[in-house]
Amino acid sequence: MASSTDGHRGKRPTITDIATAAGVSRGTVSRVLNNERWVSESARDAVERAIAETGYRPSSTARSLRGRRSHRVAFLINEGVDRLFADPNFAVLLQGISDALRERGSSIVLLMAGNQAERDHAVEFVEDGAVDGLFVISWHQDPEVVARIERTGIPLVSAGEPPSAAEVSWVSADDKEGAALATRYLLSLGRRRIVTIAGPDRGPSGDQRLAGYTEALSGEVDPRWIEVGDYSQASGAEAMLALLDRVPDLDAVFAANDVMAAGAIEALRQAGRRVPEDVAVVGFDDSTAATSVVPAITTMRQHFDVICKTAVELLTERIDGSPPRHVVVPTELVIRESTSS
Amino acid sequence: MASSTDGHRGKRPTITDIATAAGVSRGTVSRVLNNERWVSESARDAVERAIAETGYRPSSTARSLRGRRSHRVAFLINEGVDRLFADPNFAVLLQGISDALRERGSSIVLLMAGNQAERDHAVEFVEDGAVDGLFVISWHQDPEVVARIERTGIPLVSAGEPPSAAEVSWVSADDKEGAALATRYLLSLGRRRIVTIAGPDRGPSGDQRLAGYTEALSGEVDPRWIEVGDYSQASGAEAMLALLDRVPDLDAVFAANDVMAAGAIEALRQAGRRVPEDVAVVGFDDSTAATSVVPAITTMRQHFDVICKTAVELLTERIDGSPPRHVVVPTELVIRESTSS
DNA sequence: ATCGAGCCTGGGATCGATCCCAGGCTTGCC
DNA sequence: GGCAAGCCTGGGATCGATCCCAGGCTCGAT
Repeated sequence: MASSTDGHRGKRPTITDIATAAGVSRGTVSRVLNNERWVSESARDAVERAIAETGYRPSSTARSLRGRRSHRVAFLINEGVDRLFADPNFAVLLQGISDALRERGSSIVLLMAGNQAERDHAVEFVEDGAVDGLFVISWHQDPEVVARIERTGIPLVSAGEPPSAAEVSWVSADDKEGAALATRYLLSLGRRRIVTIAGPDRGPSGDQRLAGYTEALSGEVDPRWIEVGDYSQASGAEAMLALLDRVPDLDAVFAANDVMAAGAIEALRQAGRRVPEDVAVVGFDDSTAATSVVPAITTMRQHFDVICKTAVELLTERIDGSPPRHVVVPTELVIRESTSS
Repeated sequence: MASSTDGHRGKRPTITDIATAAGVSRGTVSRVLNNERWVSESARDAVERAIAETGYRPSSTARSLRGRRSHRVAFLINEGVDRLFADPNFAVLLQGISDALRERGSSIVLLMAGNQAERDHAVEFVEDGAVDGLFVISWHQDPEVVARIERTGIPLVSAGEPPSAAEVSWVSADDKEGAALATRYLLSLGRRRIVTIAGPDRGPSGDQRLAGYTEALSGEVDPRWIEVGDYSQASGAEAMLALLDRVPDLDAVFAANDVMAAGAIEALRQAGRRVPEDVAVVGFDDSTAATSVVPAITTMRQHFDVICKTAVELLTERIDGSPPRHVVVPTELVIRESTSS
């Protein structure tokens, strides 16, 4: 009855308090808590009643100290939060990984590393053993931080192929094959002058998507058919205008993400080209941007649910001592109005 | 020299290892680590050398257990990550609070509470004593979770006035006075038919901003001058169209946030009204949306740096045992092109 | 009746830090 | 010389859980 005040004033109950209240030893309480064998019905009942009465919960800190596992995992964020949040894929990854981790009983610590002070703090945090492992999103990776973290020996898993040759596990969508599929699909529609709006030069997935596009066109691509964007809608529109200028008779565009595809559609409309009649457009990601535009964008879907589950599996493996490995998840063509009317 | 392999294979050094290496006792090492008095030069030197050689870092877990402080703070997120990230203020708050916390030596745990499974997990996490306190953003508050967390006795600070009469500390911009200032400024420009696009009914800051607007107009506002939006750009545009329809001769708009103001400007342009010549527009927040539009939007700046620092102070106080209190931070008028040419 | 195997329990040791007290050593002052 | 005060150090106790071993008990087989 005094529980509401107890919670505030008095101390939190410990395992010893429960043992006393239930008339058993700490060992027995621990066995009940962890669902181990060799506990009698009566002892289990008494312990469970004591737990219910006191509202006891084991201290996660004490557990971590004894068990050498913090049950915490960090999400390393390598740039200003504002820019990151603008990326629709980030929210999906964060949510998906959080869900998968919850089932495993771990929680997420946000580690910002957008400036030097943050980076130093992040590395110290990891060195202090505050987390069991961490996730990094490849397209924002900062090689310095990653190197410093690797040196601590704490496992790191990358979502997307890491730019460095680091010995880390990673999981990624099959960017190259996805881009090739998208391009081949445009070819199958009879389009022949297929230009592309590529991602920024350095990004690994950007390079892969460009490679897939080139491969599908048998490697013979006029460099004037390629324009580089930065994944933003404005850059997609700009790139489209440049391409229209250089290749007036183009009949299809493959954009390295949906947001740029949306920008391209906007530019095409302003230039008086109809989508899909005059120009077919394919994006990548199947993000919310793909369906919030008219016409809805045909795109390569990344199976983020699989990617997230895999990322968590890979990290769990490494925490348990397995060597790093990587997984490539196939993408899927989703046909919408921007390619077929 | 073997440090790279040591980090991986061998155990992490403990305070006892350092004590042995430096030829002193654990107590002395601890004193050096915590910069306490009564350590001789020579002892300090020896310890520091041993620390540098081994790369020793104290275990944060052991510290937490003994010190009864986790040095961790949670950020409670009461809805789908995707919707939250769309809010430009959220990124600013997260970044600002993270900066302020870093100086205090604490780190941020992300606690998603978008669905029931997440909510349960979040409450258990807090009950386990995994964090010293938490932040919640008022406009996304879920009373159930907040109540359950309050019951644990762990301090909670709200950014924005909480909807419930809960006994929590909070910090907020002065929404009411800010809105009144904005409206009075429009009056000072000679505008007389000033309509408003208000925030959603329930939100506390939305209500306050509407109240300030009404107050500045001496309380006599034709209900047809008020239209409610949901803080999105689309809703701003829609609301503007409705207002134009009902009040064709309006000459100014006060929108409860910048994003809706941007939507309003878009709608005004399409309706053939010039901004600011025909209609002056004022927003709220001074978010990135205010300057990424043409014309740039006159707005009420929220001093997020102050708000964030205050939020961290309030939480620190409560963790140290002080009673809850609240702070209201004044806003500032920022004049841009949407009201003066 | 004796023995062994399986069931159940208690409690000491442990994880890695901090707290704190006792005690040795200097120094200064009467 | 004696004594108090201040400086420095060591190490036992502690935080709250888990691990693990010893030991008691029950039951069935010989």
